[in-house]
Amino acid sequence: MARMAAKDRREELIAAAFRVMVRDGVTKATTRAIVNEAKMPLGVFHYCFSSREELLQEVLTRFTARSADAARNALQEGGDLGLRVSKSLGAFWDGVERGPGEHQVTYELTHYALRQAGFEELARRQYQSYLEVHQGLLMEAAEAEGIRWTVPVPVLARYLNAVLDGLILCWLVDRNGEDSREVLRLTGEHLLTLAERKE
Amino acid sequence: MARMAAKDRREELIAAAFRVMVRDGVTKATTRAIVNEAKMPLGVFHYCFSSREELLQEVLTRFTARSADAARNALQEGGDLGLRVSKSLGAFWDGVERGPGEHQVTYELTHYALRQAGFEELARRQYQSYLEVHQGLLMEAAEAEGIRWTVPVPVLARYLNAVLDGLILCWLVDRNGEDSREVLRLTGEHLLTLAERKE
DNA sequence: CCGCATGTTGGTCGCTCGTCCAAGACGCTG
DNA sequence: CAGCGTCTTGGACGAGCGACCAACATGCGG
Repeated sequence: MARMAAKDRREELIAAAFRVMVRDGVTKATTRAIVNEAKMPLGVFHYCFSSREELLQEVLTRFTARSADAARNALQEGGDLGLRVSKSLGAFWDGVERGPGEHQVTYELTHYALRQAGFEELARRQYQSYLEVHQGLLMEAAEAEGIRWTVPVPVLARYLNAVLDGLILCWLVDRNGEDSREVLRLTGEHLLTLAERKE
Repeated sequence: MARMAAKDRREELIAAAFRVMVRDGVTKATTRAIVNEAKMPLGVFHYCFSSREELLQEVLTRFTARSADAARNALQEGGDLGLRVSKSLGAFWDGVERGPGEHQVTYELTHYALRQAGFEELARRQYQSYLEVHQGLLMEAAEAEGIRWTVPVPVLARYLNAVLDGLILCWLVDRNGEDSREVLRLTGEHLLTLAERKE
């Protein structure tokens, strides 16, 4: 095998773990499956990571950041608030339908973390991050449109996060994209009724 | 060990698996952990079940039925539609906070089923069941109150299911019951705006 | 009372897993 | 060129897993 800095190998292993998890699920992402995906001998693993858990921690934080980015990037500009909201939700949903595995893994990791001693904090940070992103987007939109929300932003962020999370989960199971988009539309309309012009 | 019909032993093993899963998670519910919980020798397991998967199927369908019952039982009667909705959502949430582990296992089982070849159908039935329960409750409420929903009931059911599912998931992680109940209140109010008096 | 279906038991097989290690190869620095 | 830190590799380990089985116990129907 070509000589490579341990740091670089770590990155490749994380990327490989990423692919294995999306393809086969978190539980199937064994040390052997990961090094196999990365085309490396098994011994490499514990030269780069002190344990499998260490890699999982790394992967979890990166998935969290990725999801947050995905939500942020879905934000669409231009038009009035209504158009803006519906376009943003639509863009977010396009991302979901384009790469469902990624979201699926995110949930799997959350549940894994909730059960693993010492990982609870990571799960908490994960959802803390989601809520913060939603709060940020809501406040941004409010500022840009000159409105304010008639409901506390943290509550609104939790509501938005819940709808999206629950909707994705349901869609992962039954793949009913039509009704899912209808729910999204409904939620968007609801959001509009919670905005009032700033005097 | 006292002599017992295989049928009865199956039930006890299922109950034991139930307890192990709620306490330690689905992945920890090994054949050994389950027979240990049931205080039976290991050999019993494959005398009562042809495989661990067979037991998991059984457990999954029972969890599904249990969740559906929990939702149905949360339905509160009396008062106008507004009171009815908010009391029902509140009762449902009380159940969640009283026994979080049960819901947690439900999610774990869903994700397990989504990854396990031949189990996808069970996950689909699980969410099909949830959606049907919500549809039923919505139609029941509409009939009793003499209103009709301005949004197709399947969409509304999916919306309700998504909010509850997503909210529970978020709460399982950060245990913020206060904001969660606020979201519930918000959702209840939203529901009311989607009902119109039947002419 | 015998025979047979049914239930019980402890041990064992083969496999996969995370982890560890010894021995060697590489390549920079002095 | 010698020395040394860094990296590479294949194999081995002990533990835990699902599954299986042979031998034995029980109790009911004839």
